[in-house]
Amino acid sequence: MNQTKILNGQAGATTGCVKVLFPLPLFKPYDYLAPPGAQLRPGMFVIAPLGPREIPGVVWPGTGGDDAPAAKLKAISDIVDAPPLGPDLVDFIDWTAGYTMSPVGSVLRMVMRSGDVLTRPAMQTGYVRSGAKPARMTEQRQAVLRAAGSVPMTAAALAEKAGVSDAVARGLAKAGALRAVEIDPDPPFEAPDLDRMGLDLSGDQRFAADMLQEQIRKGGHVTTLIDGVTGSGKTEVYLEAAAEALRRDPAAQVLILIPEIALTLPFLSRVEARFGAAPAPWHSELTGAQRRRTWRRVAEGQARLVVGARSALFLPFQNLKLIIVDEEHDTAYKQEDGVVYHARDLAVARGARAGFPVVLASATPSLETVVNVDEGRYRAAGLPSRIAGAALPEISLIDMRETPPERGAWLSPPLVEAINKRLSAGEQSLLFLNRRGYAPLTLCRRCGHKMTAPNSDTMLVEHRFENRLVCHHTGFSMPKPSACPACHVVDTLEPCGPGVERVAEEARARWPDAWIGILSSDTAPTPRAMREMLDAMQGGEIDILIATQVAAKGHHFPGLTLVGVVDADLGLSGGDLRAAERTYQLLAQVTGRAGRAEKPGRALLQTYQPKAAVFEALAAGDRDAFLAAEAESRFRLAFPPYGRLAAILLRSRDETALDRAARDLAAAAPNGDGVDVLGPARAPIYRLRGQARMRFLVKARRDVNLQAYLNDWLSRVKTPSSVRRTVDINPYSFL
DNA sequence: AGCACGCCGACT
DNA sequence: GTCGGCGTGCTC
Repeated sequence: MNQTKILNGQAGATTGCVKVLFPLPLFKPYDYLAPPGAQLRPGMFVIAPLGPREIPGVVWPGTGGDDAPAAKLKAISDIVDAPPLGPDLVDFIDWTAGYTMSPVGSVLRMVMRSGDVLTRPAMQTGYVRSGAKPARMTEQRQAVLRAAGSVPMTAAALAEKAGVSDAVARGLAKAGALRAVEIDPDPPFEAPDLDRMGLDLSGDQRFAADMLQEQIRKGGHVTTLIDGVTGSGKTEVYLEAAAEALRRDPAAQVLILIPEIALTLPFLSRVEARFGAAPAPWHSELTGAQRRRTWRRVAEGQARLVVGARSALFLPFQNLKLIIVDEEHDTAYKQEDGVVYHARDLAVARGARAGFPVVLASATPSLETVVNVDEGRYRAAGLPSRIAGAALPEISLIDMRETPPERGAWLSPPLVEAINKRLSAGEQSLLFLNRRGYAPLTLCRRCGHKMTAPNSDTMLVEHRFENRLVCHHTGFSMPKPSACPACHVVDTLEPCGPGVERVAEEARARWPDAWIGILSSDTAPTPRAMREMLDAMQGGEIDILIATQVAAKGHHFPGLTLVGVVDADLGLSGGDLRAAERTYQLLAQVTGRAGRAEKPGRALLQTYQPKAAVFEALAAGDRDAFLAAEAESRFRLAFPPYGRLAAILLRSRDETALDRAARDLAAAAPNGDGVDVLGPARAPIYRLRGQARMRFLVKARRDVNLQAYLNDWLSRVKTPSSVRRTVDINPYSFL
């Protein structure tokens, strides 16, 4: 696989021919002539002419020259001096392209995305103490000399540390007291201290950690689920696994995937506490320089421990030996545009192909993973008890048909009563509603007009803070108009239904003396704003926090003893096969915020369908019963994980062309054994950003090669380029 | 992804 | 009569 044909000096051949893959939406690499004498091996970065341009690409495995006319071959222009991609990454890129049915060049683009990473950045000037004393000494100069040491620092860094201007440092350099040295603008990451003692592990934790470490010592691939309730200390367990992998092989690299950025900052500190060194971070909020640093240092093998969001899976690791997927059930792992993939599934595939272990961690594992454990493909390590003996909260249901809220209100009498009790006891409450803004729907009470985003079938959500109507799907927003745009009558637009802002309005009216906070991605758009609100909650300054799912994860609120779920039914509507599962996971997570240490917690779920299996299971605290019921219903419908599923989405501004393309595609669907093609049907959001959308769902038995079927089918029809086509293997979104 | 080629509206 | 809109197609 990683052999390149170099035909130096052989009869008839001037030089060898190699394949080069470009980070462009191309389905295959192109053939090029290798420069004479060059030892090109797969994975090496090169510059090659493509049409009128010179483009960086990667030498790809395979013998060249078989499918391009020899006369067209151009020569590679340059070899880039950068660490080549490892063979397991090259293999993973090829595999991912095939699995997701994306152009292999698009997958490479995810690896190379950090733009300028291939050009070494210019060196910076750093300063160290020379030992000499300046002729004249001032207070400022003394401060800078105190700040300087043997580790080179830039003038700006010295100035900041010493609290003076950077001119002082330059002056000292001129005077000979500081020596200028070149420093790399991408400082290396500190090596993790593996022997630094972690926290004392409980018996269960020790058992799980031993099991993982044993697997790592044995080598080879196995996927293990760490299945532990909230607060059971999963993180400490898998950090021990990471330590073992790093210890075994001094060049090993470990990747920890986490679902969202909001979580990263406190998480990075936890990792730092264990290893005495901050891990290399990777997420969308990094600046260009931070991004380049992590990418380069990972490529060099210098960054040994990486914590990142899903795209970190495509960093150019040299020697990846373990992947940990925290909160493996989290749907943030699903990438929805460009190359559509699920980072957890790809992590497992990568470990399986490269022969290293993968660890999945969750308090509410996905049904996919649980079935993989049950059927013996994954191993499991359970952590049944919460650390320090805190009990999980008692969950009860409020039947909204029996005790409805007053007109125009959203909180039912039993929930109001429960909050009253917490307020008088000086304890905190969390009201959870997974809906941003003030009201999810605005309609004209005179003509019935619904406010939607332009050229889209999506509702505009009122955000009263900004007095705007916002579309959560397209990003469109407008000031709230005073008159209905359809009938032009003034003051007829009425907000319908509650969002967190509206529940907060009700709470403020009901408890004018209480401290009430709102937390959603709108009220806390930056990680820092989020931190401030969470700190206020943790510090007990807030009596009632009204929050969306951003408050559901990983935070410890010691004074919180009541969680009220305003609309437990919210996630259950709509034709999503994972609706019940997601509802269970989200509500288990958010109710798990209540009750720590010595204070028992309580959770109340407002629902109109208290007999639904999800809610009965939540109330009974019986996760296994829920999973069994869910598994049974998925099995009956042959849905994942008991069958394969793919979605094909067609989009176009031209509805006639779209309809024709959908019909043509439907007509060309081959009869496959064990394959069912459903559709075409209008997508639930039919118009989005001016494009009409039609969808097929393809259901197949588990033993069917779904990608092969789809490739065969799609290659039979020519879809006009005015109609865009995307394939989503194992879709999570059905909009 | 770029960039060129190609076929229909408003201008020096 | 051209300049130029961006739809369509190609890049070894």
